[in-house]
This record gives sequence, C-alpha cells and structure tokens, in this order.
Amino acid sequence: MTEPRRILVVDDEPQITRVLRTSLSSQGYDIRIANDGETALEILKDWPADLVITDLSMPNMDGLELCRRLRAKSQVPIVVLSVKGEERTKVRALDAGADDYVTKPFGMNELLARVRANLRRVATPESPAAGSIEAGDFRIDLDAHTVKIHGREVHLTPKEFDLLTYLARHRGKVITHRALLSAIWGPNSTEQPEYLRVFVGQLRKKIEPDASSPRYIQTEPWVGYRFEPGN
Amino acid sequence: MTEPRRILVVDDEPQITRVLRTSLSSQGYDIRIANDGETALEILKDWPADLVITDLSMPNMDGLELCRRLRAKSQVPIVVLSVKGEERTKVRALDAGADDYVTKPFGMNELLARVRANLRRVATPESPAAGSIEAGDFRIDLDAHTVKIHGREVHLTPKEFDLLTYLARHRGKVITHRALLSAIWGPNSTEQPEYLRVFVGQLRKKIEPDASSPRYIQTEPWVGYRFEPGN
DNA sequence: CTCGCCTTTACGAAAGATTTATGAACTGCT
DNA sequence: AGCAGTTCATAAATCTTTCGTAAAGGCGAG
Repeated sequence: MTEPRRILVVDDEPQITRVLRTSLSSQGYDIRIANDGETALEILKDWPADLVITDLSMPNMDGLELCRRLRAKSQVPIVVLSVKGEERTKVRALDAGADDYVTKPFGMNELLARVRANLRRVATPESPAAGSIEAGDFRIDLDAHTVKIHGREVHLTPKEFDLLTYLARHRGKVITHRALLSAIWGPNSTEQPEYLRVFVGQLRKKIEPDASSPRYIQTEPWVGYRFEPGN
Repeated sequence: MTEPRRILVVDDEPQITRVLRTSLSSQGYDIRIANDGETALEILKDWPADLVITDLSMPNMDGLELCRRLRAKSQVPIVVLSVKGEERTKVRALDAGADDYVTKPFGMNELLARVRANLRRVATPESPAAGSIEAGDFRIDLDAHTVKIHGREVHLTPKEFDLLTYLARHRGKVITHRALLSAIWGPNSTEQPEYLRVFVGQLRKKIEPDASSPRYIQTEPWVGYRFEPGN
C-alpha cells in the first residue's frame, strides 16, 4: 500500500482553502493548510509535502519569497495560484522557482490536471509490491509485521517496526528528526528527540551486526538518520 | 562550457514556428522544427531534445497522440501550445502527458519563463537525477545529504554542506560575504566574516586537492568567494 | 500478578559550532 | 622600499548541542 500524496495549500483566503481542501481531499490527497509562507515552511519541516499550491499575496511571507526559500533546499513542485494575471508577475513567479502558474478564478478540473501533471514527474520509481519492502539485506513484510535480514527473522516491537519501515521507504535519504517523530508519533510530538535515540538504539541492537559501528542505520549529526540496507 | 539546450517545436503554422524559432534562438537554445507529430518522433530518434513545444491540431499525428507516444518512452518535458482554451481540452492534454499548457495567443515572455521552469528540473543531459546538483566534478545529493567529487564521497557537516550547496547553486558567480552569511546563518546574523573564513577553510581541506592553492573555491579579495566546480 | 512495551530521565561521550590567536598577504600611502 | 591598516588563512582552544546507552517507572493485556 502506497501512502497518499501530500499537498500543502498556502493561502490566506478561507473560501479558497476550503474549496481546495474538499476538492483535493476527494481525490485522495492528504491535505494541510498554511495561511502564510512562514507557517508553510514550518509545516514542511516535519511534513514533507509532495506538492505545494500557494497564493502570491500573503501576510508574513509572500509567495515569491516562499518559492525562493523552498528552492534553496527542495525540489518540491510548486503551483502558484493568484488573481494577478499580468505577464510580468507570472514570469517573476516562474523564475523564482514556481513550476506552474494558474490565475484565479480557475477551473477546478484544470487545477487538478495540473496537479497530476506536476506530481507525475516526481513519481517515486520504487513502490515495491504492496505488502512488502525489499531493500538490500532486508525484507520487510508489512502484512505479517515481520522483518528478515539475510533470511533470518528478527522480532521488532510495533514502534521499532514503524521506525524501520519509514526509514526503509526512504532508503538512502536523510530523514530529519522532526520528520521521523512526526511520522511515527504524530505531528504534535515533535518536541521529544529523546524517543528517537532510544528507539534507534534498540533497533540497532537488533539489526546491526555491530551496534557500536552502525552499518544500516547511519546517523547524520545535527540532521537525522539515514537507512542504507546494503546493496 | 555546457551545450545549449535543445528544444523541438512541433507546429504546422509557419507564422508560429517562425516567431518561436527567432525568440527561442535568441535565448541561446538549439531549435528544430517539425510540422507534425510523426516527423517530430522521427527527429527525436537521433536528436534527443531537452524540451518539446507542440501544437494540438496537426496533420498526421496530433498533439495528444504525440504526448502519449513520447511518454511511452521518455520523460522529456512537453509544453502544449494551442488555440483551444476549453478546460476539457487542457485536462485531456495534461493527462496525456503534457507538463504545461499555454493558450494562443500567448505572451512570449510567459512562454519563455515556462520553458525555463520546465527545463530547470530536468537539469543537464548527463545529470538526469532530480534533487541533486551536478556541477563539474561535484555531485551534491540534497536528499541523501551527500557530496561526491569524482565519485569519491566526502562527509560534510551541516554548515559546510549548506555553504557548498549555496555556492554550487550560484556557480561561477562571486558571492558577497554578506550574502553568504545571510544565506547560511540567517538574515539577522552577525556581520562578522570570521565564520566564513573558518568554514571555507574547513571546506577547502575536505574538497580541494591542494588546499594551499584553491581550485574550486576561489576567494575574490574584498568581495567574497566564487565556486568553480571545474568543467 | 507478570510480562512486554512505551515513556521518561540521566549522564558520559562525541561531534559540531563558535571564538580566539597568530602569521601571511594584500592595499594604499609616503 | 618601508610602513600602517586591512583582510585572509589556519590552527587550536573552548563552548554548546547532540548522541548513545542504561536504567527506572508506568501502563495495559493476558
């Protein structure tokens, strides 16, 4: 089972966010709303979205600045949604890092199609057989909740299993502490990185040949953890 | 020096192709024209374009079919350019594989900006991976937080990584001390360039073959630093 | 009650960030 | 050329934050 795609909507007009939320949700997307650029960046810290839809004029941080700030770190597709239809504005937004520009009022079907088009090209090439993840030395059975390393089965507790699964889904990438916490304990428990250390430690004791020099779960100091399942 | 980007224009109206050819060529792109879908596919067989701009209504093979055929084997960005402005048509084109849809008559500046935006994410032919920066001898993977020079991996601390990333994004240009400080330590950080010296020094020790005569990170006295990643 | 798992706390070790110090190199001036 | 004032490069010392680990307490299921 593959997770639903995450879309962050950034706009300060309630009537816009409301209609977007319902329309996008009905398509099966996972939606979150931010009312300005700053909260958008804040949300993205532990909720990595697959696509961002943003207005241009907003309090705190406008859409252009948001585009620039996002592009400094991320490749996430950005669709700008604005009442301003002048060519100059479009050019500035696109050059600031936006991938698409739709003027209000907009047709919802067109917007949805553009969202699909933008999501299409970042499609994850992986997405293994629904019920299991195979990664290097690891074989994770999501249905049976079992993990095998080189065919040898290891018993994991639910939280340990969630942790390993999340890391394995994003193998090779560094996952921020905040993202991990938010993924496993929920968005509101992002304040306790101690959990992570404890569970990563326990997980290492169970899956690492030598827990004192981790091979599979690598720590990237000050950033997060990275899962390298071996070839 | 990197080769010019190749753009294939597919349209059967001479007045359109003519204006596109001149405008795009003046931007330094390498242009070829096809009058219908079939010849477009023919051309692409031995002239791999970086982007395709196509009309919808054409003889032999229309734009929709061209999109589908292209998507069957290629990820090349497709911009559809059409007189048809109905939402249904747009949706069909986007779902057929188009990445963008511009209605005629169109503003040339907007089209150019959309072309830039679509080219931006596919990067150069030799670096098809998104989420990474490919610059000369360097390959920076933003997701995995890793840096490779000539394939050899170097471990960088977060600040060093941010520094190198920022420089690499503006390769070839001189970055002011202030700009660097503001980009990495935040806009309201101290004005003291001592930080920079220390971190540039550490970075050089890690990435320069000979740290005493820097090749990649050049200092521009009284101004800032410049990143030259090699050919 | 007992067991397994989660939560919480504590503390030494490790790693990175910041600060300071020193000498070399450069610039402008006499 | 010689000098003063800057800026630059580098090493080292110090500070701060984070990491790994153990262990104690809590809570619910059987």
